[in-house]
Amino acid sequence: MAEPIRLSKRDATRRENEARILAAAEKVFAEAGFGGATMQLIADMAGLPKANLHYYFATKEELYRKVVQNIFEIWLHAADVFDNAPGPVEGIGAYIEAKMEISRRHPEGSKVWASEVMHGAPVIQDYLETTLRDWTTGRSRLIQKWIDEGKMDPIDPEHLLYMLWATTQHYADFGHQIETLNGGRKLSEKQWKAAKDSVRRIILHGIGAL
Amino acid sequence: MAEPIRLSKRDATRRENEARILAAAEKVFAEAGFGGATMQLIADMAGLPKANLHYYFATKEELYRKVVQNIFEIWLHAADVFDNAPGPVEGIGAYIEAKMEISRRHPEGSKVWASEVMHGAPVIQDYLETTLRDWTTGRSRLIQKWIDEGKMDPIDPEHLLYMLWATTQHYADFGHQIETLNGGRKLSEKQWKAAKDSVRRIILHGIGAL
DNA sequence: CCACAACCTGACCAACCGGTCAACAAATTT
DNA sequence: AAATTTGTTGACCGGTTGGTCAGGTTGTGG
Repeated sequence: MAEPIRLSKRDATRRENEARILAAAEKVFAEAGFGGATMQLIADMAGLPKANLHYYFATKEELYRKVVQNIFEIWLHAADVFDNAPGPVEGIGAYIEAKMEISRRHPEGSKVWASEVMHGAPVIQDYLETTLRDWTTGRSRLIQKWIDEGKMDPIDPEHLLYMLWATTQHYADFGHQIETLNGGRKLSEKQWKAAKDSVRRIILHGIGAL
Repeated sequence: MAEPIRLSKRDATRRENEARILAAAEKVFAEAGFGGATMQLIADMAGLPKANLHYYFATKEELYRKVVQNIFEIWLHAADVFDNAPGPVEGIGAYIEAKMEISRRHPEGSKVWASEVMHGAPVIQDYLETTLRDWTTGRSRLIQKWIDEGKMDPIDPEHLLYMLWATTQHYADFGHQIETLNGGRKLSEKQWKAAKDSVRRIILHGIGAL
């Protein structure tokens, strides 16, 4: 118990404050969009005076950019399960599972990302053109390999990826609509399982991998 | 050529101005979100002084509400092809075709709708609870009928509907991301056809209807 | 314990926003 | 063609926003 972590009091509070601000910002940006969000509201939700926000993040854009970057990191990590899979059933199946879980656990982040892209990706255009493009071509090649090996039907890999993104993110981005159609109640554990199974089954069956 | 339409000059300009304002508003709301949109920008894009906007639409909310309602109408009409179909291949196939075409022709409207729902549907919550809920339960029953008749596999109808919405709308809402991954170019005629075919094939095959 | 750096914050400001209004122009009715 | 309704607009306003800053507090290294 002597040295749990080597952190001065300064570094500790700095980390905690930054984390609180980022968490509050993610929620506010998700609920109101970039234009509708206010630094004051983020400050209140983080329990800090507004001026303190500007000490850690100079501008609203800088704070927003950090939020979007954090989300992008999470998404990229979700793709780890894709690689090293022997075939589409394992790879795509695990990817669906991972992304559905993200939609469930981080719906705010997903909404911020969706909002950013929908508005023309004003702050993360470079990420789309570099990291995301590389990621996409890499997975496309992997899918094409599975096709060549006869493990699934010949499907356009890019459109398949779009379909994976669309279906999984839908449960976060349109969660409110789904809840409303569900009688105003959040999806239960059983319903989430049914959602995952439906998506998994239709897609894997749809590409001839089952 | 005597009496093409019975419209006084007043009614004519009124219609044209309202149409121009609504078109400009749809574009601005789609690009900036409700909070980020400004009446001044909408006015400039419509080629009218800002005060004139407030003559036709008292408040920003009222204008926004009209835009969202217009989109909702278009979407409901797209469902006409769903009914009176003998089976899922025709019904769902035609619905995918119709919704993909909407994503292509009215991407701004789709984005406004997505943004509205993502932010908790503050102005069209009642539509979700009435019209959309009725629509959904009706189509769910139709799908269930097809299942009972052995025309497709036993899939949860609601999750299938979510999948249809997600995949088709994705091409509008995330059009910018798709374009970026496409080398910054809009999807060509051929690529749109490939997109439609991919979605149609995977889903219809995925539910055991092909 | 001291000097310096990092951190905190109430008060403030210029810019911008949605919305108003009075004065005016144009169409329609009588 | 006068009277009336409908449409048009520049100028304006209170309120809010992102951002600043001076002055104070707290932690840290020597």
